[in-house]
Amino acid sequence: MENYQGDLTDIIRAGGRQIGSNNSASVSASSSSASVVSASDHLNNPLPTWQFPSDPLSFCSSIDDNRENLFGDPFSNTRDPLLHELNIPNSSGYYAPPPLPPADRVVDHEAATAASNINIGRCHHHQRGLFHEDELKSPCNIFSRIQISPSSQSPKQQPAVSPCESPVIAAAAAAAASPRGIKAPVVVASDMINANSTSKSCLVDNTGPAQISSPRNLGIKRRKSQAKKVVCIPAPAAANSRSSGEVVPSDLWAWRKYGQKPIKGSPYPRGYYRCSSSKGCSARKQVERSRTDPNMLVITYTSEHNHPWPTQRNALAGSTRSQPSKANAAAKGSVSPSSHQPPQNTTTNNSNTKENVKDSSNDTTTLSPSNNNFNAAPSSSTSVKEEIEEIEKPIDDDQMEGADLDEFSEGFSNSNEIYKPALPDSNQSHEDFFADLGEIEADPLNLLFSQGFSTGDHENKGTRVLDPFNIFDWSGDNNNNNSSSSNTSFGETKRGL
DNA sequence: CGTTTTTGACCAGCGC
DNA sequence: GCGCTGGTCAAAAACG
Repeated sequence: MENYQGDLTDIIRAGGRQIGSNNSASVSASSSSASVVSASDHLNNPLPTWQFPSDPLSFCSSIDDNRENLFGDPFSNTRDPLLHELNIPNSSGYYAPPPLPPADRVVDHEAATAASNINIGRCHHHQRGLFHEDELKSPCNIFSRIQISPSSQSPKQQPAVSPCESPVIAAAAAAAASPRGIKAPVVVASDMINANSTSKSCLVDNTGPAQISSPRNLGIKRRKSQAKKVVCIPAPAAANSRSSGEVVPSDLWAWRKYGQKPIKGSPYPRGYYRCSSSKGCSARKQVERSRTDPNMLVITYTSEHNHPWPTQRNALAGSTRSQPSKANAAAKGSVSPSSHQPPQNTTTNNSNTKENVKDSSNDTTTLSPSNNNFNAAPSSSTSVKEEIEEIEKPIDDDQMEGADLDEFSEGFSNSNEIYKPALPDSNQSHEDFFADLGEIEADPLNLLFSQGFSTGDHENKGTRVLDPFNIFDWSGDNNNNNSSSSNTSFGETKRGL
């Protein structure tokens, strides 16, 4: 059991590590190169920065406007942060148009793919953050891809297990998911997903009726109507993160683990999380490691959040546990995952860290507002699939692509900027990195907004704060930045809500 | 004190 | 109808 569990943080880290270190095969490879990208490069990045709406809510709303709430919840519109980042449609399956499409965004499929490919991170290869498929192929791209698989695809074809076949994807997902803020530009157009899904993309099967149907499904069935979103993120080796070892990607949302069960097909247990940001929130997510690729985490989101993004995270208290192992290592030292997130706001507390860590892992998918930040984690590529069981595909491919692309492109651009040159210090402990993330995560929103993503600013380079990626602090420097800000915000408040 | 994690048990759906 | 599997609940423990 222990092994199985991974901490979200781990995931995040994993992203980082993988990238940097080599953890997952796919990821790892890239990792070596990770350092390649220099911060300057990012800065240089021509890509326009994508900006987030001042209000997350509004942001969401805008998105939602187009679509109805399946759930009827006012907030249902609210996407998961991860999803936002990923550009993935709401769990409901509604696709929200990208908030701001910069002119630069890539609209074309290619672009989309590219976007999908985008690595937020760390692919060092890609100085700019945008990656091409080719790149994707390269291990580096882990973060780059997020795939969304519409339920449309035959789930059967893809075994649930495999959700993430390619670590790369997972990574991407992770990236997206992870650090809240970190946006993984990864979103991939459904098309792309489909195409790729087979091979590399994470296959998330969750769509498989079985899962949904399960247990007490009262809840579940209820959920069925809702859509499930599956995200593959590169899981860190887990190892370490928690005592249990699971890693959960953090996202803006605060998640509370309410259960864990071994899954028969897989050696890895599945963790059940529910949104703790608000009591009434029915949002849940399941985190498990891909059977095929232990390195990959498969996060399944069900239900949507009834509430706006948590301005603050809850979490203070209990969260720690999970961290201990990690926490110690990473968290305290650097602060946890927050670092990934936007440095500015980052005020996340250490406590946040915990959550962040976890969340990040879980959320992987969920990246929320922070996502916007593009903090996306470094994680390489994320693959997200949405499965909408009952709901028919809400999203138009076109929209998806466009939106996704937009975000991606933008995101990437941002991401690029954000990213500092990659974990420059691959050496540095990923832990630190994560720790930082933790802080950042805490305030993903703040960071996002506050930062303002001035991607373009080269100057910013110098100032990591500015860089969304700073959040991640690949280098670890971020911590400082974050730390400053970090304290401020969310950390304290457990729940904003 | 508040929150989370962990763990065991219960319940429900599905397949045989 | 039985067994298996999966999801959720609840109690205890731990952490900040």
